Amino acid sequence: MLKEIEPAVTATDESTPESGLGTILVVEDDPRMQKVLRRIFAAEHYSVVVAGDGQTGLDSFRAHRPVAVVLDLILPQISGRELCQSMKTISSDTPVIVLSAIAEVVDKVLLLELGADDYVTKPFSPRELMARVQAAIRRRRRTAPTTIYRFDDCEIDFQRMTAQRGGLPVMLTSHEFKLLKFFTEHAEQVLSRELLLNEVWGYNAYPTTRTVDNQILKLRQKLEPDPANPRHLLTIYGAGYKFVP
Amino acid sequence: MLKEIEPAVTATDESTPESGLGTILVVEDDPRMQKVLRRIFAAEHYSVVVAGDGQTGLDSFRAHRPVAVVLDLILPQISGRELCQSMKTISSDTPVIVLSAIAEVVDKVLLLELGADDYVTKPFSPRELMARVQAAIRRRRRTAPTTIYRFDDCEIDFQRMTAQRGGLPVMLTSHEFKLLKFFTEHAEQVLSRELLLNEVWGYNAYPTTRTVDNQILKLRQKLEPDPANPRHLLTIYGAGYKFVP
DNA sequence: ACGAAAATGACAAAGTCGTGACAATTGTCC
DNA sequence: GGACAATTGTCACGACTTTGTCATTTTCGT
Repeated sequence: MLKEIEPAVTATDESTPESGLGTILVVEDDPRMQKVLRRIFAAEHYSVVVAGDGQTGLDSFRAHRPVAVVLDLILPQISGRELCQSMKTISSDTPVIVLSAIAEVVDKVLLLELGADDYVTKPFSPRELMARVQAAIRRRRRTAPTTIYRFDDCEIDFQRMTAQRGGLPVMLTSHEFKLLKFFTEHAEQVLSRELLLNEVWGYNAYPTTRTVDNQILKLRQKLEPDPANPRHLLTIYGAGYKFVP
Repeated sequence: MLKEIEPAVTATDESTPESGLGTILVVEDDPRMQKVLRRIFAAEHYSVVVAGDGQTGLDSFRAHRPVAVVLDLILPQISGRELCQSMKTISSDTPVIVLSAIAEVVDKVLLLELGADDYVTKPFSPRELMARVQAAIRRRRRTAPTTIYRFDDCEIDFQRMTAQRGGLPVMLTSHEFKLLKFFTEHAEQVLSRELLLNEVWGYNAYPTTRTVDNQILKLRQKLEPDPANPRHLLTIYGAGYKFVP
């Protein structure tokens, strides 16, 4: 296992604009190849972080939490194999696509042992590499599906901004989603109105305290079996609210 | 980028019978080599179109939509590199196999920059070349099996930039295709206007603009059964848009 | 230079959220 | 237990924000 140096991150970040599609980590020592790879992914609107060696690669992996890793096995210092295993230990469901020269014998079993998800032999068409990477990302999304939050007979998908209660769709506004998300992330904790206003509404806004109550009301009406006697969005008299799944 | 002369096509077509397996475009200046290559592919029942220089090659590429291109990098007038890139711009997933003399240093990175899919060094065995070409074609089929995207009664072919709704052709502009493609690639996800402007338009900042809405409007008018009550291109109030197939 | 496509701006329409009033509930003190 | 104050629940209205849509201008490819 590699040394555990905390994110000092000296990776060649080079300001690929944050895109929302996520970051792809490229670990590759050849500068020209770096450039090629960066262009390929940047063209499809991914953010790209490039690391030239294994240690930086691992640091970048920690720091950026990429949606996928493209890894050249031939690396100086730390072997790509070691790096691959380390990354899989940290986050096993981040797909790793291995690059290998056509000359090298592609040992599929070895790749599997490393935990690699796919491989592409050089030379490859950018199109093919992109397709492989996207396929891997999609596959992972299917395997470890979105963050669906469940409680009682409710299902909330914060990513898709959809909600169901008893199988029937429930419409929630974006503010309601935000508030509910904050509650789910801080379940069982008593949250004051002031805190909620700061965290969910944003610090600059300072509406009347009735605002929070109103949103709570809406959420109860939409999600509680009996809105008058809430079982999940509880009032803590004199303190605030508490969410219990 | 090369001049965009429309299919005047002066390529040495020489009546290779149409075969059903598709056409292979050979770009090669040496007449003797032309003959050899033609024979190789004709023997395997491909149609063959030969071009002697870059410009004719590009014209032929447009006109014949080959299933693969065999390209000698050493070309008069237009460099093979330029040609390769141009073809990739037009149809990025048509495989290109590069021929190079054994004397030349095979620069894999360069090939990648060009977007080439594979290379074969001269002298080569016909068998090997054929294998490489067929492998590339197969790979493309696997990678991009069918680019036709279906939802509801719509069929979108992003490769050919054509669309149908209920069997009837629908005309979409290039921006509309781009936007729709982005939506299909990120179905079910809520995409903010800002993100869309960044990813589809390539803007950096977002001024107050109705641009996105306008394109959404157009797409709805062209693809939704009832544009006023969209079923696929949904508005998420306060957040953006979401595409559900 | 022409025509199609895209961006812009104005306005209307729709939806959301905050506000305040008032009722209901809870807690506290007697 | 009862009275009072403090806190919270609930509702409706209006202001504000966001979005739909159209007309117009600008851009861009040919």
